[in-house]
Amino acid sequence: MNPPGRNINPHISVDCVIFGFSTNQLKVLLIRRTFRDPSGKTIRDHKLPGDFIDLDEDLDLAASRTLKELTGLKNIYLEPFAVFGRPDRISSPTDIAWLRATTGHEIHRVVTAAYYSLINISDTRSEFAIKNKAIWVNVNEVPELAFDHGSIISLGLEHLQRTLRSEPIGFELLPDKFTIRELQTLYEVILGCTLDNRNFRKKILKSAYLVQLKEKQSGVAHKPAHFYQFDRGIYETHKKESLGFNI
Amino acid sequence: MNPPGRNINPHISVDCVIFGFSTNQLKVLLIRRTFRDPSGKTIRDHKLPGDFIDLDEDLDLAASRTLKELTGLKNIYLEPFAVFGRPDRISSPTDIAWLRATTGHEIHRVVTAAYYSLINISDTRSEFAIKNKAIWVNVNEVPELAFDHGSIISLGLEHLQRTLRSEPIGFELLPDKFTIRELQTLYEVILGCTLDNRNFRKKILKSAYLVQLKEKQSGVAHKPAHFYQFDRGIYETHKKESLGFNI
DNA sequence: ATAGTTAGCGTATTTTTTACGTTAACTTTG
DNA sequence: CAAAGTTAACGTAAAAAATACGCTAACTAT
Repeated sequence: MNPPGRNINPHISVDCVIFGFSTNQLKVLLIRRTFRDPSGKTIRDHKLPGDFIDLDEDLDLAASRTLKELTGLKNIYLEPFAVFGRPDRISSPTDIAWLRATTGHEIHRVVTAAYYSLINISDTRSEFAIKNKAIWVNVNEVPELAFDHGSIISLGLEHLQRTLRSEPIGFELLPDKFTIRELQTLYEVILGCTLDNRNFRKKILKSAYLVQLKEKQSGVAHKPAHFYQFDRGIYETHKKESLGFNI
Repeated sequence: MNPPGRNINPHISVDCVIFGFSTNQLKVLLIRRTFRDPSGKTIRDHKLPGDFIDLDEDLDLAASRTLKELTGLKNIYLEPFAVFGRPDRISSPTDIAWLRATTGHEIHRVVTAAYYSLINISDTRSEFAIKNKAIWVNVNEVPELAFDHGSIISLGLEHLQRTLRSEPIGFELLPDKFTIRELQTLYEVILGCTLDNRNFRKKILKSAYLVQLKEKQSGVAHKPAHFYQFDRGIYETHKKESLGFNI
């Protein structure tokens, strides 16, 4: 992660809470951390994908670089949502030893800019991540993490919930073509509630930017649903007028 | 601002967008910056109140310290809303020279956590600020500022507008006792719109946390209005049930 | 053919928002 | 000291949005 040639700024980092959605679950991408601590014991735990920024590197760029290095994906919905700067956020001997091992510096204080991003797991390119040291974990089953990464995920989830209620970002987690039912399930899982199917449909279809395709589901044991696509162009032209939507 | 005894972390700072409300205007607190640049020319401009954090100082604490040093006020509504980390945010020769003069360091890269806070200008304690190098400026008449402080204010204002629509924070800008009309004007000025007086009253009074006092205005050339107070206790107990309010 | 399942449209009811009329209570003016 | 001016404060009707359901359509599996 920190090849010798890199000039990192060891005071500032970015951490990415990368959400994905599959098998009706909201998942978050974690990186396996394996190393031998000074006492010779092998530590196996997890952390968020993140990195120190380079000297003279923009924060947003550092976040998308991290995302790209990990998933191979570009042009992904990515947004800063918080800063974490408690002086004790780096305090466990394990974390300090790991920083020493990976950076060569003795680091005790890092302020991190937290980003969240939404990606479509089924995107073939995202298999990148799995080849690496990354795993998808259900947000409700996140294990103990390094640093304060558990709190970062919690806050990221709250942010996602708030944003999902007021802006059309759910599509980012789904394949390019999706059914209304899939979209509804996504809302239900993320918001942790159930929604009336008929009212959800009415509300979401009022938005002109959801365009119905000719294509339908096939091979399902019931009436096949139409596929829909999110049209960002229509959204951009309409959003000035309305203040978005509310679920 | 940086006495010799202080141990600052020269990579990270906090900047505060401090809003106040008076004479029907939304104002922001700016600090006069006066110094002689290397060529001997005297620079006079303005910046946001802000400071480098101390080594081992929490970001939130650094922000409230800055606020207290400047206004003498404690327990003020204070919230982080963004991070600014573009590598070129410190690039003008003037800014670099000023940092050299005030910190003794050669500083080219600082990531800053931006906070916004709402204070009641008429609070006598806030006269502190004026005695110092601080001035209140109408948000619509902010001059050219140091660093990227102009952008920080713009984003802070957007954040304030969004928050004002969904959470009861307007009171923070008013005296302890205020009339409904004063509150409505505050909403109108900050949101940049006009509101129907009768509907505003209905909506805002549905919230149980606005309590009417016996006391009325006096000396006004019209029917005197009741004073109201914001009851945080009632708000805290009610907010779990409702999702706040919307203007 | 029939049963099971989800898609997708519609309608009635309740709640919220919007628009605007009217009286009340004070000061200032002639 | 009455009349005019001003803003407070309550109310009501109409429009719009949210909610709660009923029902038919279109497919597969048995």
